[in-house]
Amino acid sequence: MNGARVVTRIPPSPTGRLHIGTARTALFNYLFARHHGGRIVFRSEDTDRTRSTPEFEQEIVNGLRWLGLSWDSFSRQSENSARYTALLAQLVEEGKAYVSREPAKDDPMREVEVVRLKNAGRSIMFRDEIRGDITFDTTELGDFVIARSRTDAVYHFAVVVDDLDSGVTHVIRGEDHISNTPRQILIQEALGAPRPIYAHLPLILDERRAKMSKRSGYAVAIMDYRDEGFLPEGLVNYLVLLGWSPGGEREDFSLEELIKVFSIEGVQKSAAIWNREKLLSVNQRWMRKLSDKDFLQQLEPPRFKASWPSRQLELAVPLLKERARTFTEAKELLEGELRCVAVAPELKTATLTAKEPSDRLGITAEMLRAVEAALAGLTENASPDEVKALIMPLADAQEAKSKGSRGAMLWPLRYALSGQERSPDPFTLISILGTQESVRRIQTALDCFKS
RNA sequence: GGCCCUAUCGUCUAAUGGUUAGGACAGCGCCCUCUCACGGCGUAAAUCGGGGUUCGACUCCCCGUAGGGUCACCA
Repeated sequence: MNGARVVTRIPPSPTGRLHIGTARTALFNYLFARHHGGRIVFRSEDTDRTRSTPEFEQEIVNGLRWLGLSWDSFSRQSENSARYTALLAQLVEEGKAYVSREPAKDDPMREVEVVRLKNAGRSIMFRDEIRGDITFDTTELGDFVIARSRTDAVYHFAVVVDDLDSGVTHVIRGEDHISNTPRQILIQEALGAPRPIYAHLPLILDERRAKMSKRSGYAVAIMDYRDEGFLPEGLVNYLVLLGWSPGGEREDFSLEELIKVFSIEGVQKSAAIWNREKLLSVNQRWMRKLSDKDFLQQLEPPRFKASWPSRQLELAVPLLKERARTFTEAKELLEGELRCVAVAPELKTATLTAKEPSDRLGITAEMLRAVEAALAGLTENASPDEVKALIMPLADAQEAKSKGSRGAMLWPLRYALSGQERSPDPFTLISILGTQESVRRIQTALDCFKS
């Protein structure tokens, strides 16, 4: 970048929760600056005193940090008003702006003093790094307001002053700011400030192609995704792919890797539509990269400790990695489909003999006894493969003998162990439950035939 | 409506004048298999329309059309 040091900014307004779009814009600013060894300034744009709150500011900071982002300086516009006031006065003195007495916008009976910038109405052209040259006719802007009073700067003015003071070189922001740019350039020129390089990011739309908002039906607050059990790595990875492409076919990137490969060249021009399914899929890939230990930690173990023997919870992790796309889904699995690992099931005889409805020749019980006998020779902590090596031959023998299928044996076995029509396979189940518990459950199933 | 931006499979995107237009998610089919899930293989699916420029357009230009953004003393 011409050898000059890059300075980008993350300027959220603390008037709401941390929005997906805000996070993505922050991410792009972060990646661009870090890629170029530059600085990032975080600026809380809290000039709207009535809507801004410390709580929102805190959530935004926490959320961005949770995603893994960082910055090199922090400031609040509310603490910089003396600077705006001074520059406002300077512009008025230089004749570039003037104080105007006029009826208040919200109450026409009251008269107020606002500061307006003198605007010659020239045509303004600026270069956008993503879209190329953009031209605006500024006459329709008129002498626009830059301060609500001599001391109360409006957003556009504060932004230009802060960008100037912190030496911002690159303004990377949402496409919705394109039309704000000419007015900010006009202020820059009045102030004699250098013009930063602009890059306007495409917007994120919902499936109705409208700007993402709460009414889109999707969560738009980053923290809601965290609470739902998404990984920051997954969110970052999905967010960066929405509107940016590395060029090749690789899709999974960590934050560190993104810093290396990120380039403004890869940023898309057109808006992207939010796709939760894809997010889920990307997130699952990151969940699978976790070690079993880390995975377990994300599950808030305290909640499961009581009903889940820790050994079995640990052994269930691979099953969770296979099925869950978020940690909320993982918990649902533990309470539903995988609950049988921790709690012995209640069995229905009809389901037990589902593959042999009339229990032809009374073989179901016979087969279960055969498995029970075989299990006696197995060590307590056998692996799924060992269990399979032991039992599969029995199932095959049964298949040949009764001209049924292996299911004739495997179905009742799996059901005896799980009590569910859908569950992990019986070998894995026996491996996790242990030989003793497995035998107990088989005996319980056998009892069904006594009555 | 004015102004501005945008336009490749349903979605995210690759291909920056020459490719059988590639990948991922979702879909569908097959395989694996007692079920579920995973996995493997395969399949369907796109260059918005019309004009140019060019030997040759997804790619460059113009016009339409469509979508989006923005028109505050909110940021």
